[in-house]
Amino acid sequence: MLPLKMGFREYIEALEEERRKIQVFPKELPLSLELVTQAIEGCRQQLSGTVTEYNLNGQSECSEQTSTDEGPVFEEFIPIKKMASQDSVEEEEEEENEDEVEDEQHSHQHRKTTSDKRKSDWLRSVQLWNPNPPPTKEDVPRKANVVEVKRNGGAFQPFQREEKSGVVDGKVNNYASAIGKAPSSPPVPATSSTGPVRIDSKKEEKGQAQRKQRRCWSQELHKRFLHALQQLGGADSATPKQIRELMKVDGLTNDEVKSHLQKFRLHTRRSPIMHNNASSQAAPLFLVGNIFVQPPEYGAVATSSASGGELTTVTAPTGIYAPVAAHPPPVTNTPIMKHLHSQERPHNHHSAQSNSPASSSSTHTITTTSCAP
DNA sequence: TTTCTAATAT
DNA sequence: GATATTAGAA
Repeated sequence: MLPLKMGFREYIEALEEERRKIQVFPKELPLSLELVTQAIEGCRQQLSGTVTEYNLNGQSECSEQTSTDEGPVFEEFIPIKKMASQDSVEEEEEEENEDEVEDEQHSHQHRKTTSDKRKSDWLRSVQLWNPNPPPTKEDVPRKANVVEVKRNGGAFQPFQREEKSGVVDGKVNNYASAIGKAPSSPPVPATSSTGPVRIDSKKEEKGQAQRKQRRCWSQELHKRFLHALQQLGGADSATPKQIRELMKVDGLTNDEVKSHLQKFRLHTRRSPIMHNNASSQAAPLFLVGNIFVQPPEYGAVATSSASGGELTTVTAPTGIYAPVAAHPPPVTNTPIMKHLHSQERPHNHHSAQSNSPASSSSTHTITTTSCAP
């Protein structure tokens, strides 16, 4: 195991070389770094113990290498921003590069590319950035892992992640984490020396804090919303605050609810459901995915039990506010979704708006948007 | 370029 | 709390 004394120096150098490599990924290989460092130390001690003239390797010697037990220290100034970009151990170069980049950005400021560039830069810095909104379909499940790194700015606050709110009703553990944890934490003072900071400072300079990250109204979340809504007697009578309270979603803010409510009302207004006397002839059809479906329990939307009962909202996987179709087109799998989405116009049937959701279980059947179309 | 949606301002 | 505006994304 031990190298011959002859080879100690080479060995140490090799180790240092190794360490340099590892340093590039301090985050991924924290232990390796430490191990190698320790190994180097050990070798040096041995070497110095026997052969006293090993100074020559001076170069690396003390440079970045603190003294003995620096394992932890190292982590302190691990330049995260570097991490993914390039290898060089020299920080100066790094800095220069950055400056250059930024200059360039300045000069081309108005270009869209700027933001892109920055973003990509940022992405690179933070490595595992997940623009959480596009969770494909099963909205939340894995969001937990990433927990709005971005919004924290500092990027590192991974400690409290999920865990806590995990289960609100026993059924919704996923969104809870998505929603719950880092939801409305302030835009971060940019104190930390981690990657994002640089960008932040550039981006908004001293302006107002960066825009809050969009909350993704996952299906679950929207279900809760609807649930609360129905408990409160409908969108028109419910207030954001009440809704929020009923939703019991950790970290959900009034503003978010308010905004969502606004959108909701807008939609319901725009695509009023005709629940006239006449319409009783046929139950409305819900748009699910690409097809219209007739829910077994028509009008059940508002009937669910108040207490964490099952929500009978019909949701479309594709995530769209699916207005109840008065006259469903020939059921085909044509891309109606998109259209409905944007210009759903169920023939201006005088908005029978007086919907008293509470009683009539107004069929505002709305489906959740899964953030990522 | 337009549209949607969430955030923010009023 | 309601509504209007803004901003980011698709």
